[in-house]
Formats: sequence, C-alpha cells, structure tokens
Amino acid sequence: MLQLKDLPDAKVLRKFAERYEDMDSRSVTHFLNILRIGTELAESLDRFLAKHGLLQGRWWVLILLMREDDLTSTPSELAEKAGVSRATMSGLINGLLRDGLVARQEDNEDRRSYSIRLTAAGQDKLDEVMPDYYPRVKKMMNAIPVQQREDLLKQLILLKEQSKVFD
Amino acid sequence: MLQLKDLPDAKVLRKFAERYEDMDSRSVTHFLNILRIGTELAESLDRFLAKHGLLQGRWWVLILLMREDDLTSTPSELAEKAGVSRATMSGLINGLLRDGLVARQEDNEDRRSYSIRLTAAGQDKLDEVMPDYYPRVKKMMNAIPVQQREDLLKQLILLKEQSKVFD
DNA sequence: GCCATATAGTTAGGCGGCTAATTAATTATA
DNA sequence: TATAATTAATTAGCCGCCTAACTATATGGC
Repeated sequence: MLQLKDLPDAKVLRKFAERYEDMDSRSVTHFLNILRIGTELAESLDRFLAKHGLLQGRWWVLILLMREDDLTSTPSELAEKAGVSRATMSGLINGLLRDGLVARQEDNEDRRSYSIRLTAAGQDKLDEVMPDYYPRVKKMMNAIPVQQREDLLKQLILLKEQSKVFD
Repeated sequence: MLQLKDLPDAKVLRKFAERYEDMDSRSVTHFLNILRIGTELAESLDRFLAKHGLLQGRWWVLILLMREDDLTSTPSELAEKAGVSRATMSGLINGLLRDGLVARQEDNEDRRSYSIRLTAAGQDKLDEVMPDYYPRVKKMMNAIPVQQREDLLKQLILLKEQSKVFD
C-alpha cells in the first residue's frame, strides 16, 4: 500500500525531473494518486470492520467458509483463496478458534489434515456485519453511474496488465 | 490491502444476495475489483523496489529527504509526511542508519530533537533506483491516453469522497 | 523560579504478514 | 517393502505497522 501522505508538488517534481531525465511528472502524479486512493478505500473498509471487532484477514476467512455449501474448508484451501501463506492462515484460524467463530474437526481420511467449519457464532457475526456492509458499498458505488464504473474498471484492468513493466 | 484472491463468482453472489437482501452484486463486484487492482499495482511496485534491496517505507524516507534543499529533516516531520507513526519512523531510520543511507546530527537548539540527513550513499541508492523507476512508470501510464487517465482519476476521487459511507 | 503541560523520540508489546525449517502423514517408486 | 518425495500444518524468527507507556527536554503560567 502507499502510506505516503505528502505527494510531490510542482516544485518537487521539477527538482526530480532535473536530476532524472526520463521522469514524466504527469505519469508519476497519476500513478501515485491511483495508489493513494486505493489505499484510502482499503483503510475505510478496515476502519469499518474494526467497528465490528474484525480485521480484513479474519473477515475473509468467515466469508470464504460461508460460501461453502457445508460451511467447511481446509486451512490450505483457505490460505490460497484468501491470498495469504499457510503460516499466516494458521494464525488467523487460531484467533478465530479462540473467539469461537470457527470450529475444527479432524479429517478421517487424511490425518495430516483437518477441516474448519463456520460455527453458529461465526454465522451470527457475519449476519451482523454483512447487512451493515452491503448497503454502504451500494451507496458508495452509486455515486458513479454504472457505465462510467465499467469504464473505470476497464482502465484499471489495462493498468494492471501494464504493471508487468516493473518485472 | 485486499489480499483476497478468490473474488465471488455469480453463484456465490446469488447465495449472499439471498441471505442479505440489501446486497447489490454489481456494486460489490466493482468495489472488490477496484481494491484488488490497487493492491496488485502496489505489489508490483514492492517487488520492483525489492530488486534494489529497498522496501516502500525506506524508499519514501530517502525521497522525502532528497526533496529538502539541505537533504535534512526530523523524525517527526518524516513520520507525518510518510504517513506512519513516530514509532515506526524510529524503526525505519534505524535501519537506514545501519545501512549508512542516512546520518544523524544533533540539534543544538533543542536537545530532545535531532536531524536526519541523506548521505552520499543514500543519494547513490536513489540515483540507482529512480532512473530505473521513472521510465517504467511512464511506460505503464502511457497505456492509457492522458484524457482517459484524467477521467479515471476523477472517478476515483469521487469514490474516495464517498468512502465516508463507511464511517 | 517552579511546577504543570506539552513535545520529541524511544521502547514494549501486539498483530498480521512473510520465509524457512520442522513434524507428521501420505504417496510413489526402486 | 523400504525408502524417497510430496503434502498439510505448525513453529520460529524476521519485518513493518500500530498504540500506549516512558524518558528527556522545553515552555508557559503562577
């Protein structure tokens, strides 16, 4: 994420453009602004979840479990879908177990493995958060007409594809 | 950051829309995609910096120092501009001191305080990274015509303003 | 001049990431 | 069948972020 609060002003941009010839002020400004706004949106979501005593990592685990027909999954599946390492998922699951939002049940077929199931308390937590979350997302996104949203996303996808320039 | 890799598909969206009436699939999809792409852009930048032995926090400290005419600032100023706590800035500065990229000099007027200065080695590091960074940013952003970039940013700013819905 | 308050920086402790190493069980193969 | 390779999860140790508590110094009434 882009923590940087103090984005470069015209004077700073000139100074850097002088020393580094290939620098294009407009590109840099656009890029930093996009990163900054992404960060701010994510931070808003984090603050919202914090009000419900959740953090992003744990929230996604609960949602991933609720997606399953039997409300059940394995640590490694969860790690992959959530986009974190298995080590991190171990930690997240421990926290959720402590809070009773998920439960653990041994797998009889493979004794290395076990399943994680969303408990009633976990479902209750989602039933508290989601009806608060969805209307807010709807309200926020409705600030932009659907067609323009689609355009916005199309441009962002283009940028994402271009991000291979950093490889 | 949105770590989540496994964005909801149509089936999952239907399931959640059934349980939570106020859920608008399109809004949610758009929102998650925007967060996801922001995260991916930031991750690309991180990987790039890592190739130069830097992480975002330290990189920004060096840049903030180079912006100053005397290449000098204080820990609290740096913390504020970088958007991290003073405690975090203490840690970042320690790392940079260890690597010799910045130096510390006492302030005679206020003995609680001291200044941090970009060293020649720190400037060398920036002179290595920035001429590699700027052309890449330029190349990436040029994938989108300037007018569309401006539109993109305008929409994002609108969204950011709306993110107060989460308060 | 003295005490209360404010400010600069650090330290301690927690959290959520990571990688690498470890343990245990399963699967493949010589 | 014994052993090698693979896989699932955990642990250990690192990092960067946070808040809260602490130390040291400055400042502003009384």
